[in-house]
Amino acid sequence: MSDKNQKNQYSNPPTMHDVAHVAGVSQMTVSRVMRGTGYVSNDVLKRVQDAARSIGYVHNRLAGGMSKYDNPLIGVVVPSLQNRVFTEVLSGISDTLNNNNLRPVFGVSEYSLEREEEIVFDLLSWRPRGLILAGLEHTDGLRRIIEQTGVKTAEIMDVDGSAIAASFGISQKAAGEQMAKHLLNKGYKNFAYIAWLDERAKKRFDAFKAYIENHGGVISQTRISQKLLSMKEGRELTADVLSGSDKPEVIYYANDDLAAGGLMHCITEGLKVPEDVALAGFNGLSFLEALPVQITTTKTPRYDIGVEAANWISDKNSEQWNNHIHQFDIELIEGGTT
Amino acid sequence: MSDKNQKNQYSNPPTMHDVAHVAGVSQMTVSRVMRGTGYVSNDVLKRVQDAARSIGYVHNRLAGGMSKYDNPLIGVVVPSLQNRVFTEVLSGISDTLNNNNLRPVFGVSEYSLEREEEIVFDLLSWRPRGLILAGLEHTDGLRRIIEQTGVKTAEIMDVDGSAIAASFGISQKAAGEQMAKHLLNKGYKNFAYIAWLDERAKKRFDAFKAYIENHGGVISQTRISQKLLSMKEGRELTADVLSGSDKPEVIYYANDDLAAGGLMHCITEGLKVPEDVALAGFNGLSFLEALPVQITTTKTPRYDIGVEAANWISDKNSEQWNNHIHQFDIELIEGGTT
DNA sequence: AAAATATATGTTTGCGTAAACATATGTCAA
DNA sequence: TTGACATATGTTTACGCAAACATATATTTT
Repeated sequence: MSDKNQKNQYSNPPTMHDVAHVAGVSQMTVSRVMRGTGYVSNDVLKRVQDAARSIGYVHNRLAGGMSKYDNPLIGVVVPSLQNRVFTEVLSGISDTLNNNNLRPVFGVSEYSLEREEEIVFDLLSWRPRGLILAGLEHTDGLRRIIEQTGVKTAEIMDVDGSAIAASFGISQKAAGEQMAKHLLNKGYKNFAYIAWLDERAKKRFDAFKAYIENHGGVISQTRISQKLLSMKEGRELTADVLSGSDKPEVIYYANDDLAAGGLMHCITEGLKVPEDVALAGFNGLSFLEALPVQITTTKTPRYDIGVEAANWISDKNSEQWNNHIHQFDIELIEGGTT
Repeated sequence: MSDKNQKNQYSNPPTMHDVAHVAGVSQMTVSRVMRGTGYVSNDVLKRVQDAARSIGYVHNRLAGGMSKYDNPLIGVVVPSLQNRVFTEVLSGISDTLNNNNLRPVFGVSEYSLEREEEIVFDLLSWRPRGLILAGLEHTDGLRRIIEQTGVKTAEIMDVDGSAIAASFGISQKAAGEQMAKHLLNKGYKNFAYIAWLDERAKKRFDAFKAYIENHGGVISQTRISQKLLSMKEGRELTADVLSGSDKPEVIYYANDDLAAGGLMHCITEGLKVPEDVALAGFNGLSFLEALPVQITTTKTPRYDIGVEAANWISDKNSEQWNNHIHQFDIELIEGGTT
């Protein structure tokens, strides 16, 4: 017996050959069983499954994945895991990919487009079937790589711009305008804006501001935080905005956490909302319902955006045409703060 | 020229051979450049990089990953993405893995141990270098698979129990006892408990209850929600607990969201905290600092737990001995609610 | 009963990379 | 000037699986 042929006897991480040997069938039959494709008799099916279990065999997708070009990984890159908006989208993505037997491989870009490019390049080395990115703004390098590799790419959150292939999100511009209109109708003229500078908040604010200023309003103060958008930050910035002499009648926040922080400031200081100052947020996060006063906000379908994007990526038949826009509806929720 | 040998001329997803051909070197040299290992002259380095870029080559790890057994994927399974505790741990994990050039592949178990087993089995088919799971409770099947495959596994959040290999977390028992002691010292005797039934909250509560009852206190009411732990839920359950005749002096919540909801109920109803009712939470989430009253809570180092677990997984030299416990310190933060 | 088809298994081969093993050439100390 | 060693590149091969292509045996149809 030559030394060369000895390796079939239970090599160390067990292979299909080992399973095949134990079950008394060929490696190909084991492959059929593992993937559940092709014809396999019940008898053999069971023998192979038992054999696999007995020697602790786990299917190795790296190996087979190489020959074909169809692998169940989906690259997903989000700016942050600290922002509930993204974790909710991620939930939708994760749930949906699971239903389609796909697996997300993750990256967090920390709101940096360069970092995003690096991560995507790295993710592509796993030959993912698809890619889900946040926003429509990317480096030229990233766009080029996606084009060259032809990987199916969904862009989420935002539809105001030109997508690589398909975008799933809301119109930030429409959201900004809608809120501007609402607040103007309420009779407010003097506005403040508190935000953290991310691309989507910026688009929203630009539309908000344009509408306000075109209709007789004025934005007398803006605060752009460099830190993360948190309730604490909102509370502090609100205190700051209200400490000056030119007090705004209403404060528009880039998200609900900031707005809730503002509300906490008002409650603590005994300020009446909306009489002394009105507040409006963005996102419609569910925790708002628990606050003493429901904050006026724009409700966005974050989970659904994740679901739809993941479904589109999962669907082998979905067309990869350019700039395929899935725009989701938003809803202005009028609470007691305006 | 035979048809067979024609494929070196730019096959459709480009390979290292294509790059090599363009750069005028061997495939092996391209491999060295892509991985940054071995000797490569500056001249060749640049030529290869340019060639790769020009034809849009992306390193294919599926191929090489097959032959060896060292691949930069780490399987990560958490119960939920909707709970900030897990997203913060995930942040720590994600940041740290990035620093070590590793990539997380994700799964969400929805708090189901069976689901967890399925996901892990699936993740293992990618031959990850390591695995990070939440909690110490797993199915027997999962334990067996992990043992058979020998995959390096870190368990996070909890250290009260027997780990497969290494656990990173806090002592839930100690946390429960510590809070019990604090509240008893404050003079409270009549307690209520509001929770969602997850394994770790249960351990905490068991220790809390035992201590209370051994020291003259009584837990007069408990509410176990079937839904997710949210502020809204906390507000409603608090209203419920306080609606009866036997009003507790203090309510212990399984997490800060529930406790904050309770505080919102009190603010809305004009109840004085802690005179009418005292409140205590768990986790020490940062948003508490923004509330009108700082809630008494136990601060847990969630991000750090993620960092340490990911570092241990990343470190090729870390020992895989059994039940290697990394217990993190907790800190009781006394706010104005007790 | 022959032909057609469905079912069940096996054999050969190639996927793209990296380990292992050459082979060069240059550089420096003895 | 001869080794010894560092530097730089190439050649061969194995990795574990699944596609493509055989066979072979049942079952159904004509």
